[in-house]
Amino acid sequence: MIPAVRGTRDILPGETERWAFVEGTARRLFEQYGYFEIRTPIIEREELFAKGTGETTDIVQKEMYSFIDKGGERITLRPEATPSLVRAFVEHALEQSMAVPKLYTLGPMFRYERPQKGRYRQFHQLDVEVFGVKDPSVDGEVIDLAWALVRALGIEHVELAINSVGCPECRPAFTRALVEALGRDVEKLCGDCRRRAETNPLRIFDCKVPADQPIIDRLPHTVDYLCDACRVHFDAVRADLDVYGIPYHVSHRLVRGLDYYTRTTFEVLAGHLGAQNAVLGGGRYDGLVRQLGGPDRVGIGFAAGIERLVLALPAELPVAPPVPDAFVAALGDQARREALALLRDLRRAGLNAQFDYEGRTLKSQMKRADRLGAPLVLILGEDELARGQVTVKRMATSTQEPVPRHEAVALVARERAARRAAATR
RNA sequence: GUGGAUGUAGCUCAGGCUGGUAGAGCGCCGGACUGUGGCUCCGGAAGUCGCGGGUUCAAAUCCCGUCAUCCACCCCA
Repeated sequence: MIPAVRGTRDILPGETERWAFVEGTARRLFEQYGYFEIRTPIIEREELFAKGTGETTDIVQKEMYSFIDKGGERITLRPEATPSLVRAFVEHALEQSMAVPKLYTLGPMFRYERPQKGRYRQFHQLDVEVFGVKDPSVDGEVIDLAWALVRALGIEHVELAINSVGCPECRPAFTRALVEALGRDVEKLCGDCRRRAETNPLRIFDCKVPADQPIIDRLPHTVDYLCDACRVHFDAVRADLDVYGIPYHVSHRLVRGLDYYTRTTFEVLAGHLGAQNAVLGGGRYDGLVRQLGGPDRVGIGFAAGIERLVLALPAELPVAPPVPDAFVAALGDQARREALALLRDLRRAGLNAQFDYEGRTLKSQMKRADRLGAPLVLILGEDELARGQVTVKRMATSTQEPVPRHEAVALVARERAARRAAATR
């Protein structure tokens, strides 16, 4: 046997129904909020992520699946969607053709990490981005959409954390204050933090090493160093969240691991997911479009992990595998031919009809019908054939009756309509 | 990349310490019911004991290596 590649997995029947529920719910919601679907390639030029996601991030430094193709091009399997959408936005001048460039996409992402529950090397994200809107009300809408998604999926025990990481105007002053406040304590921090103090001091807040915590707790907060514009923006976002009635808390340690974020950042965390408890995260990236060679346009968005959303789904969520409207059972070669014709007629009429290919005993055909959950079994044997009838057995009540062959399809259709009506009541 | 736990039938797991060549439940197939499911009873098929090497007369069991999964770190969705 040749097993699946480490960190990848098959999503099997029984699970795919939950995936379809998550994806379907998300699509409906995104479109309700005015987003349009876009699909971008899974492979991109390596430099898109080096410049976009950021050279100092762990993603770029050690987690990318990169290779050189036969033409000598440096190619990367996308580790996240945002840079690709920014590229597409710029490449196709989407701001010209769309009233408001509000885009969503979904699909596989790739990161070379040590696999764990809720963390795979090929994983899947739902992703939403809005371009060109500076007004803080779009931040509120995007966060509302994120929250609405989690709510629509019925996921419990979630919390929303938000923060503002400032902009190029106020970031330098904050970074200076941070390094100053750190002072000689830098020496006492873990290796990662000492490195971060040099490359990206903001990310020290991500540290979870217990010994570092007392020092980090004493550090200044981004929100206390925002410039006037960022301050006003953040206050407006918070006011909007109050209007929407979305509960949240400000986490001054929410700085996120991607370099491009400015101003608003947010995350949705779910309990009972173990260590990989971030189901959704995002924020504003006002310099990214320009950074990637586009016009000076702002942006904001979020990504949600489909695996994690599926994991966080309520256990009792009803999943409905496709159920046949009828099962056709045949006895003998003559009847078998007529059974195929009946199967054809049922299917031409748009009904879900199943059959036992191997022509086994009636008993085993009944058993199969039962396993498939068919409410009706249409039995065709020599007797029925001679009389131009089929025997219709209702599985739920174990009752059966002869029906003229030419009325069988209409009967199955009527029964299905009645079941549907009962189900929606 | 670091630390720990675990890999035995399709699934969930026993056996492993105290080596003697593999078991249960569920599922699957068949029979009791010569043309009728779900319950019951009876029978059957199915396993390179993750993989490779070593020790031994003999290894699922002991030793080494390796791969995978899970948990935590890390990172993030």
